[in-house]
Amino acid sequence: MPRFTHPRLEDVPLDLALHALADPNRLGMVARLASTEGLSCSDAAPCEAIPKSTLSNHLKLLRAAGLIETAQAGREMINTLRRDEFDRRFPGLLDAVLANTSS
Amino acid sequence: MPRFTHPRLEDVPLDLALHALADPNRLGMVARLASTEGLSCSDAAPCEAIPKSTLSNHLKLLRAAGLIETAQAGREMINTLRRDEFDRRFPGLLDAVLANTSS
DNA sequence: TTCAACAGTTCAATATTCCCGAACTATTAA
DNA sequence: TTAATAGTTCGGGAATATTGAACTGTTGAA
Repeated sequence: MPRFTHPRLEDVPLDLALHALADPNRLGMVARLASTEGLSCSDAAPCEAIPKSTLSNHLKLLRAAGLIETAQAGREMINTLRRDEFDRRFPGLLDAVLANTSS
Repeated sequence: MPRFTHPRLEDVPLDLALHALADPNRLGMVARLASTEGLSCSDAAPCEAIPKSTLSNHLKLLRAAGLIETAQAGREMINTLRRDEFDRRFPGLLDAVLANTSS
């Protein structure tokens, strides 16, 4: 069973966080997660077409950037945004990014 | 002589802008440019060690992301931040990023 | 005028990173 | 048990990034 490692936010450098957000698919996932309580990997996917290994890698990257945490629930993995922690680490950043996702 | 193309900001997608910022060297350059009127390429460099071809590529990428504009002045190229235009395109984004550069 | 030095770009080869199919692990339901 | 489901990991090809070398254009000096 996969046991995930979630970084402490103070160990996440800004450029890693920006890199995680600098991809349309990941950005779409973050936007989705921002408006829900928690989503399985496949439900977090931005579209049907994306292969699941790619999806898994995107989520791993979001985890490494401190943006999401993943918990196992049965055979699903539930992903949630680490909103408060991320906001404390990078004040205003996620708000600014999300506010610009629809343009 | 190099004649640069500067994109219209409305043609710059968010992920390209984030990608441009998601690199320590480029981020450092943007931060520098944010606190000056205009800098030659070599003066904009974040450190001595970076090769000039690499530097040139970083600046090209920043140009493509609508973050800077470059004008020839003698044998130098003067780079300036397209602050107002960028802010109009992505409100609050650059502020949020710059506010987090020193952590 | 040349000529040399300078600021930066472009090119091409190497190095790095990313993507995704295939194989695998773990969990649940039958 | 077995089959189906949900997702991870691995490995190789595709795409990007880095950088030395050669080049373009500009300036100042002889």
